[in-house]
Amino acid sequence: MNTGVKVLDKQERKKYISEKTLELISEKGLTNLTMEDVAFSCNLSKGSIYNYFKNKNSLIVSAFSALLEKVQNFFEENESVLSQDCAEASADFYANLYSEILNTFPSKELMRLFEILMNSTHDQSMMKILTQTFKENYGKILGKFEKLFNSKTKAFMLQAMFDGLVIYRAVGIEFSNEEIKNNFKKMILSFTEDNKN
Amino acid sequence: MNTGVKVLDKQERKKYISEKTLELISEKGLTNLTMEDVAFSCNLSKGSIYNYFKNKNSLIVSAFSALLEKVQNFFEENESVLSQDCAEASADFYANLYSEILNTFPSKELMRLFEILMNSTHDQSMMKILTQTFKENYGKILGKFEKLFNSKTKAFMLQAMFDGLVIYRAVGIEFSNEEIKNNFKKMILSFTEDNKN
Amino acid sequence: MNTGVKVLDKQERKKYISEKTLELISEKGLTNLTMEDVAFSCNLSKGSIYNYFKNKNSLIVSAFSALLEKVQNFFEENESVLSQDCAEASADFYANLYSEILNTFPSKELMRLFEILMNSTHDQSMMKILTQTFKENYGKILGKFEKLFNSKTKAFMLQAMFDGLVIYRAVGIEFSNEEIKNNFKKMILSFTEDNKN
Amino acid sequence: MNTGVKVLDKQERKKYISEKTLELISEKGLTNLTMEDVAFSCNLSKGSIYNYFKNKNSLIVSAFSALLEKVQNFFEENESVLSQDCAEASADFYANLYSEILNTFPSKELMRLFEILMNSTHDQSMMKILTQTFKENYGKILGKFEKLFNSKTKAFMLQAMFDGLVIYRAVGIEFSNEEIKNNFKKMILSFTEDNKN
DNA sequence: TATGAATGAGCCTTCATTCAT
DNA sequence: AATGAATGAAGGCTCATTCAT
Repeated sequence: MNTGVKVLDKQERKKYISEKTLELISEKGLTNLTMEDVAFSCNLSKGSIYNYFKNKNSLIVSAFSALLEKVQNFFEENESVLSQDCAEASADFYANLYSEILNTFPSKELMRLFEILMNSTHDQSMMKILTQTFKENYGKILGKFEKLFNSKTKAFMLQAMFDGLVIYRAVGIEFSNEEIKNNFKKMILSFTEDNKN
Repeated sequence: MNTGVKVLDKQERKKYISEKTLELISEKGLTNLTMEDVAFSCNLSKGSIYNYFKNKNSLIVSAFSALLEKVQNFFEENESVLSQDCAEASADFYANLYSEILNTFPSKELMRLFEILMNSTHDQSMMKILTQTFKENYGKILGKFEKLFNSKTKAFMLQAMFDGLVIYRAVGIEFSNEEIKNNFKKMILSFTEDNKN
Repeated sequence: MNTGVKVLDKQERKKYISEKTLELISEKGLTNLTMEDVAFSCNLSKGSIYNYFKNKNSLIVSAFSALLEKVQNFFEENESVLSQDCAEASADFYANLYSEILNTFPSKELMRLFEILMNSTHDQSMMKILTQTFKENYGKILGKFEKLFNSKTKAFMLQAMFDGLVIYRAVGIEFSNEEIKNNFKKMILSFTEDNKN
Repeated sequence: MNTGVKVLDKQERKKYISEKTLELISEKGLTNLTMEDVAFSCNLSKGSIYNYFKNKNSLIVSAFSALLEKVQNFFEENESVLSQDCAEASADFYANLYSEILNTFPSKELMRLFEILMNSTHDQSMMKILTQTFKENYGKILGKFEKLFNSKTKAFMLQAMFDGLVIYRAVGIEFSNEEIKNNFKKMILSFTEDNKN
């Protein structure tokens, strides 16, 4: 029995299904997502999905985690350069980063994250596990800003602005990236100023 | 036949049903809302709802509009005092206003607005009408900021931050209102600085 | 609104569905009974059944009650003659009655009663309501014997024998009615003897 | 190749699986029994069960046989003392035996026997083989009473009473063992009286 | 023989919508 | 306008059984 290998396989397939599910959610939304869709897009039968996930909810949770991981990676990859010590340079750097992400990361995908979160508001157990996962991952993303601003609240506010813009864009509101970038910088600077004192 | 009166009646009842629907959506979310729920909470039969709304979607659109109107009124009422001319005073005023609203307006309710929006992402025709309504109403709210900042983008960004925070709070993230208010002010000031030049 | 009439209608239809269900259970058994079967045999759509019964279980409970009522009526009708005061005559009377019932009442139908009971053994909530109903109805049937024998236990034992025979017969075991009747009488007499003392 | 041994092994494992299945049926009932349950409780994979049994039904038949055998052994063990020749002593002996069995043999287990039987009522082929097995085994048990009473019917009736009581008890009806025993004796005596003539 | 992933038919249940009254 | 019974499509989930390894 080579269970070591088999377990890995199973894990990989769960991941595969989760990612396919994510795509489907982006396409059709949570409510319209059916297990049949998932099965079909994975070239599996409906019953097979249930060999990997207990039910639809746990599949969604898994897809949600995969999405958050993706978002986090996206932030980290682009950020890996280095943290700056000069406030001006930092502001410049992050303003560029965020406007870049806002520009390139599929808005709809990030928006899904909130769609999933919101839809779960009415299901205690789902909500609990999703917000848990959400906080953990966003915590990591916010870490950098927390250090930069020396304030958790400010970090939240900046990220909230970013997320808000993501949603606006996802629902079809348009704005100039250049302006966004400049204002990001302005804001970051104003938030870092306190640190000097 | 006093049809004039009757037409009015019908409008009023549509309004009534929309508001009841809104309450229900706040309670149970969009997905769990059934026409039976609506009928019951309006003391009507299921079939009767269809005398007022063509189908579930148009009921939701109507509820969505009612919600937006409510939000707008809420902003306007609190704002009606007067617009300030001194930048410092304006920043103070709006920081107070927003943190007040963030604090008192039921987060979940405002969050619903986005839940509805997001859920509709996958339904072209719904999306079209909802974003239309959304833009119109938010346009009015943003008007003040646009004037203050002399920039549409800045106005959007401030509002986006506000909405992002609403969502964060709705999913259970907590932060101090005092800090939020101070940072709001800081940000508004940094955004208005340009105007001086 | 003539609700009085309508409510009656609804009650009658529930009854009708319950009875159709009973027939189906007799034909196909509990496990093989599908809501589709029920709907079809009632000339209704599947969804309509759910306008009358919350779920399959409550339909089964209703059918069970209907069956018990039927059994009870069967006993009572045949018994209505009068209760005898002479022991010999009583024994004669009841022996005749029981062998008659055993002979004419569809064994399979009575057996269903136990099939339903047994299948519910693993579902606490079902079990509770079914045994409750069962005890109430059998209590009425047993009442006569309790009086005759002046003993609850004896009444149970006689009825248990009857039910056991019903099951035996339902699973294909055959025996002579004449002998059964004679032995019934013998047994009843032996059970009543004590009372003389 | 020592196939002789292997065949024995296979037989033994079938027996083992049947017994485990029996336990599971007692726990969860027939309807809720899944092949997965069986496999798990045998420390086997689902597929492996099918190396021993053609399908679920034949597994159930096997478990049913195992149960009947168990019942029979139970009766025989307790009975092995010897058969009495004095009617009074016989009655005493059997009354004790039956009330003892009724008391100690897990009611639910015996009840399962009838549950299995009844559930099979709707499956011709199952029914045929199960009733066959049932008759054979009960035939052996009834043998003693047949001799004692000199009547097959009386034997059936006594056993039917016993089985009925088993079911009553399994569904939660309670009665005093002492009374049961006394009445058993009374009944046996009344049934043996004829033989004197 | 053992495994366990894959299958697919089947069932219960929900719910928006219609329509006769 | 109001009613509410009827509809039927759709979806989540289960499970006996098969089969490649």
